[in-house]
Amino acid sequence: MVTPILSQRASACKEAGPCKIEVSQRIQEHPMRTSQFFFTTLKEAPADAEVISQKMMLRAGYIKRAAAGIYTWMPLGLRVLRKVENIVREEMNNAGALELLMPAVQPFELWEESGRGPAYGPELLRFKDRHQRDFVIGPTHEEVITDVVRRDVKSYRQLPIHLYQIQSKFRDEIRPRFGVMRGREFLMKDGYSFHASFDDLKREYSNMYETYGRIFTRLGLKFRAVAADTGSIGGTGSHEFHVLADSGEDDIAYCPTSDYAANIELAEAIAPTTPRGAASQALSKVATPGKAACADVAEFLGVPLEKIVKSIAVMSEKEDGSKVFALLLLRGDHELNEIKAGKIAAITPFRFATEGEVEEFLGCKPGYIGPATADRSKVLVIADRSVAAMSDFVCGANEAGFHLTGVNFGRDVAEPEVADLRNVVAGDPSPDGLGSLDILRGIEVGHIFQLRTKYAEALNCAFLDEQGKSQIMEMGCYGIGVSRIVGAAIEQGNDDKGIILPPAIAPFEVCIVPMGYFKSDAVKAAADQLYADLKRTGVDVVLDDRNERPGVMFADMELIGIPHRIVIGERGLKEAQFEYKGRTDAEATMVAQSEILDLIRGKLCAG
RNA sequence: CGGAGUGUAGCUCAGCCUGGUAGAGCACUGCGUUCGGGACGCAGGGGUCGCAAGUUCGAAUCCUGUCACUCCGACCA
Repeated sequence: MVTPILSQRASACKEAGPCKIEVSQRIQEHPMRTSQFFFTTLKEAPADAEVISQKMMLRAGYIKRAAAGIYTWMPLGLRVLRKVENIVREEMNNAGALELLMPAVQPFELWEESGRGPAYGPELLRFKDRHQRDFVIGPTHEEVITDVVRRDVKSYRQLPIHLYQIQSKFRDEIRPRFGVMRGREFLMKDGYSFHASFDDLKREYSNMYETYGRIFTRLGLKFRAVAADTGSIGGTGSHEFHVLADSGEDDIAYCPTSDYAANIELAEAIAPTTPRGAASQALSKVATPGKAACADVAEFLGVPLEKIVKSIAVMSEKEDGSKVFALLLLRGDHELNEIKAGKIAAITPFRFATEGEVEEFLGCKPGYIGPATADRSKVLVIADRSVAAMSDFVCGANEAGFHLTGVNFGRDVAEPEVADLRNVVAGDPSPDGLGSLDILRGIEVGHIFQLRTKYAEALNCAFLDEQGKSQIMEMGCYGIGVSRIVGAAIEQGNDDKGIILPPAIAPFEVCIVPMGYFKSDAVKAAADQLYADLKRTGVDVVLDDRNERPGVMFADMELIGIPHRIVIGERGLKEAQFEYKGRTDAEATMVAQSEILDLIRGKLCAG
């Protein structure tokens, strides 16, 4: 049990007295000695492990793979998972949310009722029971919770209510990868709040925003809250919480000199402040044989990439059967943001045009297409804001092997529609006008949404207000990827020796490594005594009492990520000294035996 | 879904082309030496070579099928 140890921390630090919480000796004693604990470390990670956290977790014996994206949490890894879970639980409780546990298996009817069944697609794992009734393994629980609440909550007097659970979920990902960071089965904290008014939802949303900040701070992780796209789940306001790590899957645009932070999918690229320059070059057609890519053209012509306009051909097939062919214009060094493009009404929904369609509308194969000679009665031209401010630029001539130079809007090309089409890049001005943007990589570990009435309406989750009138409830939903946090923490903390975890979530806080436990009575006595003393004061300590060579013990304790190490050897004992080394310290330091408890307490209380 | 690749001991991999009694390192067991940075010696245990059918006197090896796993993948003009 990990809970008592964590909750003991405060009292243990204040009064170094005996532990006041009774715990089973067997549970407490046995697993805290490596000889009694079940853990297996590997020198080499399995070949199919891709990312560092996955390799480390497998090598350290935190997890074992059972199938693609499905893992067993071994005792050592489970300690970490439980510590994360308990911090999340404590902070949720402190914030006024109530824990419940919903079933992993859900009747499919609820998904039909919300209309999300078909939309969720093959990621939703379905099966039939023996009576041929349809069930799903829950990838999320909006339907179930809304069903629970609509049955029992009838009055505004019962609102607001915030219920959460920490439960295994299953999403049948097309390509599960990165170990527990993108598994199919994973542990998630999901909370749902119900309100009588939008204002009250906003209040709780803000409460959760603060709570999430406290959770990730307590976990000891570097993180950032960012404004997010609401995506398929729907709703209005939304923030993601990202653990910062170079290996993250998401790009976050943030402003170091202000509060601005947004997922790159959402971050606005504001229009250049400098107006378009006057045309100074004559339009001319130049041969660029074999130079289809922007970078090649720029190099071939000896012009900067920023003077090239690339044209991306897209096709939009409307529900009424009509088709729109469009060219999206971007500066050569910019990237299309498909989320932004997808929001432009004229081309919603869009897909990239096929080679055949490009030829049909432009009379030219891809590689040399451009807006200048396009028939604007058939081709919609939408320019990114940065392109709209360009003059004397280069673009494809709609003739294989040729580009145009000195192209100018107004003179050579009709003015285009203008939109924000691109991903922001480092150095772009921040949309709040308070500095310039930088890009960071992040791993999404939390997400909060204002769902509003989307599910409540579909499932008719209503209450009677003060006037006795029936109203649909306002909903918020708040998720934290508990198992993903373990992976993310290791992505953030590791070195060539292994895992480096913040003490709050490390499998053990302190390890005692005796030199010659079975050879020297003095060492054994000192190690046992220190172990008992630390244990008594509530420290989560493990004693490495395996009859292993020192190198093996050091390597293992470092690999599994224990933040503090105390080495006890005859050499030091003669001077009444132990050796202390923090996991990330360069050198060990000698500490008087009599001061070791205070030292450890100090380190742990400091975080 | 399309393309590519890989399945041999718990882990990393060799053997396959050129068919002939299944190998190495790590891990594991026993004994001995050693032991303050992943020790060494000796002796062991462990694999129906993913599965199925086929060719052959004989298949890990060749053929076919199948399953599993991994990687890549629209466009970026």
